[in-house]
Amino acid sequence: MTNEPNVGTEARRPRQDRGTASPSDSSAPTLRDVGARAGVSTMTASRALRGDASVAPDTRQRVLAAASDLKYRRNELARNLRTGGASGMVGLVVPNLANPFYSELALGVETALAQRGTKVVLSNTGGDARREREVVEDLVARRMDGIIVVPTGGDQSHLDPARLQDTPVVLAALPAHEIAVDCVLLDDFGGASEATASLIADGHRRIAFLGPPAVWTISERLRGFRSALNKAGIQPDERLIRWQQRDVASAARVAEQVLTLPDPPTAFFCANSRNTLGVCRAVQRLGSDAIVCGFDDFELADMLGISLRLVTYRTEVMGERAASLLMDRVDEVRAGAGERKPLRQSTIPTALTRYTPLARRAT
Amino acid sequence: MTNEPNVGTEARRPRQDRGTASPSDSSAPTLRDVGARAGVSTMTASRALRGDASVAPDTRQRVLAAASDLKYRRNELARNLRTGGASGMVGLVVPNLANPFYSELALGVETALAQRGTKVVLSNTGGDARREREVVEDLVARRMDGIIVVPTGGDQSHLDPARLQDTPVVLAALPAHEIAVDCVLLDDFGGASEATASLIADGHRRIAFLGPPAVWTISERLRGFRSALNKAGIQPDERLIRWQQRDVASAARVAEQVLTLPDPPTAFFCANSRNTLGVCRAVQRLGSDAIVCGFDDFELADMLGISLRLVTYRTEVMGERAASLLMDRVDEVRAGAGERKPLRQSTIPTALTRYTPLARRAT
DNA sequence: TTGTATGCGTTATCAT
DNA sequence: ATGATAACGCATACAA
Repeated sequence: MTNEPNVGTEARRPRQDRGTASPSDSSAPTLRDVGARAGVSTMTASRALRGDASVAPDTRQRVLAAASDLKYRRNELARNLRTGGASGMVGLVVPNLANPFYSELALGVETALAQRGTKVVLSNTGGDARREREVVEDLVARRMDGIIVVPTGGDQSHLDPARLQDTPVVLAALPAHEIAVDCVLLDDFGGASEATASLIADGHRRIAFLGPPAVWTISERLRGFRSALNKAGIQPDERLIRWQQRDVASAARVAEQVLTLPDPPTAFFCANSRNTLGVCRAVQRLGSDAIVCGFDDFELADMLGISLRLVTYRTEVMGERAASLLMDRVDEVRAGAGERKPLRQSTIPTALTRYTPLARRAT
Repeated sequence: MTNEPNVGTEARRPRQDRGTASPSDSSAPTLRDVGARAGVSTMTASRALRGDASVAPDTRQRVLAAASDLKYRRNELARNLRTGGASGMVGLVVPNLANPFYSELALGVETALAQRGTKVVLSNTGGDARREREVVEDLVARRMDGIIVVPTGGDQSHLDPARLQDTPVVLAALPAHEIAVDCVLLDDFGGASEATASLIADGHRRIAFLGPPAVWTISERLRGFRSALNKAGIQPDERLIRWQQRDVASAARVAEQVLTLPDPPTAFFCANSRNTLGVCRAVQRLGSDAIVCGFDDFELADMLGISLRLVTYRTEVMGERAASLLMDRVDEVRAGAGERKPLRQSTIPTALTRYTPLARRAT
């Protein structure tokens, strides 16, 4: 060996020989190692492992054996780099995974994407808008094929694909605000209006509305509530419309106030489950026979000892749909610079579910 | 330009010039594009964006401006390939994200890892052991820095790091079986025994045990139950020990059977929340005054209208701990081929929480 | 059928 | 302070 500048492929190879490397070697074996052990070139090893037809059967066998011996696994990250292709990963950004809404959404996304062999990279923002921005930046830097976001905060400009290297983005649960992205929404308006209509159909005329401070989804529910009343020619009593309750305790307090008015409501429509629970508590405490109706299902709804009708929906379906919309865009991008299909907005239907308490002290 | 074989760097460059590329160009800008636009080499661009000190201030400014103009983001995947470094991603494999136990665990993992800038790649197995194997293989191929698994099924051989290119693995909720991995467990034995002891302290002597078919965690709880009885010199009545109930309905049925025995128990210890709920239902239906105690917290435990004492714990802490154990191993591997620390097994403590129903029909 | 040369986007290294 | 070159692990294009 002379000191000439690098000439020839094997000569300049700085990597240690792995064909006979000790098993405790810490770095993973590469195609080159497999090829060396099988006595073929890196390319032949690559082809054999990919199942390329132009590899002699016995060669393939030797390569497969070598790969198996070395416990070789293709480095998909390197592969994706070379094929200029998709990373096979999608980012999912949610405010709080401990909330069943988001975890069920995540499950739906995972289920739909797993069928395509695409992985989900999870990010929890804790409802912090700044963190959401950072996280999305990071996901783009990691070359996600697309990103699904349940947005926090009003400004969505950081979610605009135009600013994100054209990474497709899909919004879930909230509509897009001044950015060109697809989104999946719940039928907040329809669900609320249907539920309210069912109360009206049962003869209720004085119906209270309790909810948390109005973000978009809540105001849609209030709009649905008003719409149903309006359609029935009922003038809502504004004193019965209360939307400052963030937790069960304050909802219960407000419900008790409302129930002790001179002319109390005969039914409640609650815009989220915390308000529903608060109202249930108040109704039980006061022994009221007001009917409780609310948005959002919750576990044990049949064990509260009180009749309940709830606007329910399948959150996983929302996740699946979001994944589907996203992958359509991903495929579109990968197909080339052709025309983009128009923006899509998908609405997940709701249903009205009635829960009846089980019999008590049956004798 | 002659037709000589490739000579020189710029001459062989097949890539289109991006310095003035149209903004609708679909592929992401690279360091070369940034360098070209700033009038410097790729390396200088790289150094400037990394914050390398050996870059002239005004050069840095030009590079930063160019990067900003092009909306450049470093390709972290390519970077990791070159630096031979960690992918900055960890796999998380759980049976069912819709189960709060797993989603809270996931939240804990995400929270702990986010602080290190490590991302979580999620996989849901649906409790399918075959899928678990596939998923883990895939995660290794995608070069996760480590993998956290809540294992399904008895055989864990596919989770052995020795078979996974030495990818560190941590088990959560279940102990390792014949594989060399760290794990995080819940104090099933301690929690159950403490809860049972509290019933005994209250004077209960006939205590029923209801649970689902015994996997490891459930048999630990049964063992804790028996241990507490034993310690108090109480001989358990085997007819009151029932562990075939997978759902609320069957648990309720069995609880009713037990309650209508000639000599019914005065208290129940339930090994999971479905059995707890079933027992609550039975107790309510029959108007029994038996005390209900159970393992696992659940929402609305304070709204069932029945006194409850539950073995509770913080699932996110388990996730955080799993992440911590895993990253210790990851750092260990990256530090070199030195000695490995001995295996660790971490136990998450439980607490006994009492829920009292709210007052009813207060006047 | 198999191998060689080259490049994906980045950085380590050595030159200048 | 900046640039040229090679390499990370893999795959495309072309040669043999």
